[in-house]
Amino acid sequence: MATIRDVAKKAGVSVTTVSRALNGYSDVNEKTRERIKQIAQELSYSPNLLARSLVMKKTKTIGLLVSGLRIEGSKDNFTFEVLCGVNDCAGELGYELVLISTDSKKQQEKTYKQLCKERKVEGVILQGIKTDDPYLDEVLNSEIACILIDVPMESDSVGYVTTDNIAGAKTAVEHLTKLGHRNIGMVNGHSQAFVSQERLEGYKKALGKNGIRFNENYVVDGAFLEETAEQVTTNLLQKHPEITALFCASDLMAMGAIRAAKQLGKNLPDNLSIVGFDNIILSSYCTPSLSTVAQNRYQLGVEATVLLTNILEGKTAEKSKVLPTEFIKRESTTENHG
Amino acid sequence: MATIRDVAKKAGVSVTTVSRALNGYSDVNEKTRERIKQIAQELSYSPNLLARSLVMKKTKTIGLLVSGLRIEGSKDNFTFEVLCGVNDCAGELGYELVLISTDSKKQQEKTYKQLCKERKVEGVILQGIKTDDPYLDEVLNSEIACILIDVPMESDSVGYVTTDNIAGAKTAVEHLTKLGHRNIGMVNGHSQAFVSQERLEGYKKALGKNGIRFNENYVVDGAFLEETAEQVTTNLLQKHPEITALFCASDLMAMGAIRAAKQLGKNLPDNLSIVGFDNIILSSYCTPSLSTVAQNRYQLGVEATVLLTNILEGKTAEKSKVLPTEFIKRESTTENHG
DNA sequence: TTGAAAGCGCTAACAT
DNA sequence: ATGTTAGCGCTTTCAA
Repeated sequence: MATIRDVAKKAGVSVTTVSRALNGYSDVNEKTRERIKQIAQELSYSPNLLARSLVMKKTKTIGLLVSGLRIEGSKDNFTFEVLCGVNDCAGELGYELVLISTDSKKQQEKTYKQLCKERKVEGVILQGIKTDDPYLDEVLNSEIACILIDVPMESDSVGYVTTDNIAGAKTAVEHLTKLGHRNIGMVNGHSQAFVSQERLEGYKKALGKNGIRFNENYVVDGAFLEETAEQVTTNLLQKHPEITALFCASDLMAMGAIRAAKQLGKNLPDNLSIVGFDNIILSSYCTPSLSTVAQNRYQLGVEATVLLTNILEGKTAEKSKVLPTEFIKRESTTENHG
Repeated sequence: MATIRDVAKKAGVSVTTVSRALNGYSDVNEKTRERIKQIAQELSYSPNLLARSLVMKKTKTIGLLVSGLRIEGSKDNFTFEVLCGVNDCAGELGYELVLISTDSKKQQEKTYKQLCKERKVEGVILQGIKTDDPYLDEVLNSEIACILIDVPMESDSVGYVTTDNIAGAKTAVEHLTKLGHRNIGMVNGHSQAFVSQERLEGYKKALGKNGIRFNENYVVDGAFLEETAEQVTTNLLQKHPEITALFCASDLMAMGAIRAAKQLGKNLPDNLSIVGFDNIILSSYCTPSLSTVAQNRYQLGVEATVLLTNILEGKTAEKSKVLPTEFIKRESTTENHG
């Protein structure tokens, strides 16, 4: 591989001049620049980014730190779609992307700082972290630029992007109240997830606004897992046969709820209306297809990248962004037939 | 950030000694080593991998080069699951992973070599490349270590992993013949894809083995797209109403085929049996659920990483691997009721 | 407009 | 067992 010295030698100039010529500095003769460019091309020279980064102390690299990158993520594609957004946007803004994945095991060995410093990322986008994760404190107390996905916390160097979960949940539940449902259960994720807290709040708000008393027995946690959701839904529906509609905090859990309801001999949607959250691909293919609250995961990745690079480049801009949701009506909801 | 010099100074030794101590060389006093380790910890020193790589000319980094990383990939999750496999395996083997994505636009600007050299990856796993992609020649003629996914080509520095598409397709079609089907159509991908060529071969073999003449009019290309598959399937079934079963080269296309058949008023699976390929998540959720040939995409990523690191570490091992498939019977296939 | 020299943080001969 | 020195490929003062 040709180095800057090879180019310099062949061009009969110093490496300094080559560096300046190739990096577009103005204080270099245009003729020299052209000659150098020509020669660089001939030698198919491309700069060693390692060396450059070492001296400039800039890597133009951001990390996508995923806590729990697992194949199970295929089902909702959250990580993948965020990744696509980050990747596209980073590429456009001239940043490299490195993927850093951790799990609780790895976290024992390496601190958040180490993970980031070692790989020389200038900033990091953090996905999949829970509110009780020890990393979270580290993140907030570190000077490393970071954008959190779905964890609304800020500091000097930390911002976040998330979806308007409260409004989304509220819309979903109000869709059900408009259909005449009064006994509306909720299958939530888990209390360590901010999105769960927010979706619960939206649920409560919608009830309140429609004069329905909140009944804590109507809310169960499905751990964001299909199987768990199936079990807890079965229990919920058995204990409370008066429930005519269900709001699930994720589509995947809604799949579990659908199975549970079918298993109990319920006719969907006539005996039970179900609304999900996410608009994952499955939701339009399952039977009945799922009414849901769509969130734009790709855009989440894009916005995270924009916010992060803003911080990195010292732009004084908002450090957080909340994306809107869109309600999508499909077959799984219908009027309350009592 | 503390450097090796800070540690050396505080420990009252030379940087060389620190380097040796921390990298586990034997020619260093155990007491000194312990003291240095202690101090490194105190200063929360972690080595600058950039500097190390620069001098060692080793980055311990592999690239996953994805041609066409797009959100549409969510539907089959191929890329994501391969990524998970690569990521897990690379982590285990002590390699960093950088994601490199290209598209035809980008390929105009940068050659394959440039892309790899610039990012200083030691080797690369290439996913999503077509047989008519100009990169392919570059790859084969370059000295960069590379594992191709689903493109069976080898050279000194190039190997591949793929699934046994021929056997998989053969099994799928024989499943249909066993059910009494004789007029079996095929919805293939496109001729630039190796997997398509192989799945077609498997289809032909199964027919031949069962004494069924190959009819080229029974084979159409659906471009691996759901919509295209729907269109071509509609045409195929209209022109050849005698067809009682369909083998689709991907589950996604099978989804399109299912829609086409339903649209034509066919009762599934009684009027038409459909087999897919891939075992994507959707295939177990759609109606009717899809009989299909499962391929292990995660394992594809794992094996690719193993093969690549073998090459990088100079191990003399096989440079290719073909993974088996598994046939999965679901609701979309049944006996030929003629 | 150009070049010489220093140095980014690290490893690796080659001493000692 | 430890230190000295050189150098990886690049950018950036400072001088000319």
